[in-house]
Amino acid sequence: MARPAKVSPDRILAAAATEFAARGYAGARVDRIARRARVNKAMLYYHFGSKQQLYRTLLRSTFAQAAERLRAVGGGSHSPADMVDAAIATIADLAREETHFPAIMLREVAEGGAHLDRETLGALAAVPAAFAGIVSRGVASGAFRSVHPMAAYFSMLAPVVLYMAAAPIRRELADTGLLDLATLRPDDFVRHLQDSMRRALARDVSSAPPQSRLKRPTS
Amino acid sequence: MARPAKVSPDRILAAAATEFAARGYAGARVDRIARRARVNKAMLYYHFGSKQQLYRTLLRSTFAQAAERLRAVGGGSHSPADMVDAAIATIADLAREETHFPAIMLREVAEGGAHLDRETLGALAAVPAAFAGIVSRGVASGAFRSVHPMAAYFSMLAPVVLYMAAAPIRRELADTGLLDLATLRPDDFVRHLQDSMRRALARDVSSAPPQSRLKRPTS
DNA sequence: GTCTATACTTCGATAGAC
DNA sequence: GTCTATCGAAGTATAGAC
Repeated sequence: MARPAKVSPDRILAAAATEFAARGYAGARVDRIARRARVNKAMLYYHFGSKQQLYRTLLRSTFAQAAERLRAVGGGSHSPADMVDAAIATIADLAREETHFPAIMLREVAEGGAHLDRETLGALAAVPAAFAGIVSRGVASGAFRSVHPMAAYFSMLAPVVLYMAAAPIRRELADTGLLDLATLRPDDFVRHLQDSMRRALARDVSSAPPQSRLKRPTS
Repeated sequence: MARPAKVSPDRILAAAATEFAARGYAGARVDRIARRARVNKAMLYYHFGSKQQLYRTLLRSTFAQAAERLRAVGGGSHSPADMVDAAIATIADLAREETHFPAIMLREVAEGGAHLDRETLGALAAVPAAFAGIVSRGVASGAFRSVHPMAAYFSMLAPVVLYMAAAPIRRELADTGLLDLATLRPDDFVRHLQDSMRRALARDVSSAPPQSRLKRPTS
């Protein structure tokens, strides 16, 4: 949820995104969400019924958004390698716009989907499915070496999501002087990952085009 | 914490590892930890003082173990590429032995280190530091292309940890028929990642030795 | 749709006997 | 070191007026 929002349900969802991302399902407080959304707590229950339903609604929309963006990338007419570049940039962009996305994804994996119903699990499953489609076609067309699409999915998504989610702890570590990560800027990291994935997936070396301008980091 | 344990504090730590990994700091219940450790709750407080101190103790030992294993890998006399192979296998092995490690790592990143004191943060920082050392030397010696060591760290650790932590949700997705990930076995994934990292880091293609037998997945 | 007040429950932590 | 009993805080949720 980007920033403001006019209507109550939207403001509540935005506040919930911040709270659940920062504290997790169990650590999140309904009172804090209500206060941040500037609505009465009873209003929150009026619209969403329970903390759990609010959480599921948020996650469905978050996962659906990620899956939709990846499907859009896969629907284009670019080369498989360019699509993977674009997929990485897309996930990074999503993480920048919806800052709750990385932490929520990590938490839900760690949680084992404990709070999710079947429908929300389905929304989550659509994310790897969308990316796997891109890789499968690349393998089938001979553009990529023979890799398991799900292995490629984890190799791509995990670094982006973990790196983006680690922003707070990076600051913490920098402030206390324990480790300096300031020299690795987000855009540099995205480019590194794009280069690495290109090399990792290329069928053979000479066939790996140096790079495309298709979709590089934005901000 | 591997399996049983004779003494109370060890049993408590083992139980805490399971509980905190599965439910997170806020979701963990002191009563459940005590019951699982087969000790009285008062005993737990006698040994660890508070839920927070117990958590920090667990995390310090977990992170210290990971860092120590990576330092051991970096201390050998193998080629940088073989060391990276070994580092990946080492983290995967650690995740198999200490099954709480992946989830706890993901959760703490998402949490932004909220419950950690300076000492525990230092233990966490030692993990990337150990791996970065390996990569730095590889870059300096010309074995690797010029990459930011921290970028390589995230590209290596994140897939292993996220894949391993995702085991419960993979089962969930398979059971409900939403997504079949059964065809990607852990060992296959580790090998994929080793191959990918080798290709991603190699200075140029011809210089990338096909593979070493140094340390492949164990189990 | 909106708010106040509150019922009900759970949980971290401790007192105090042995 | 170990146990029972319990306190007090915090949290989800709802009743009921407007």
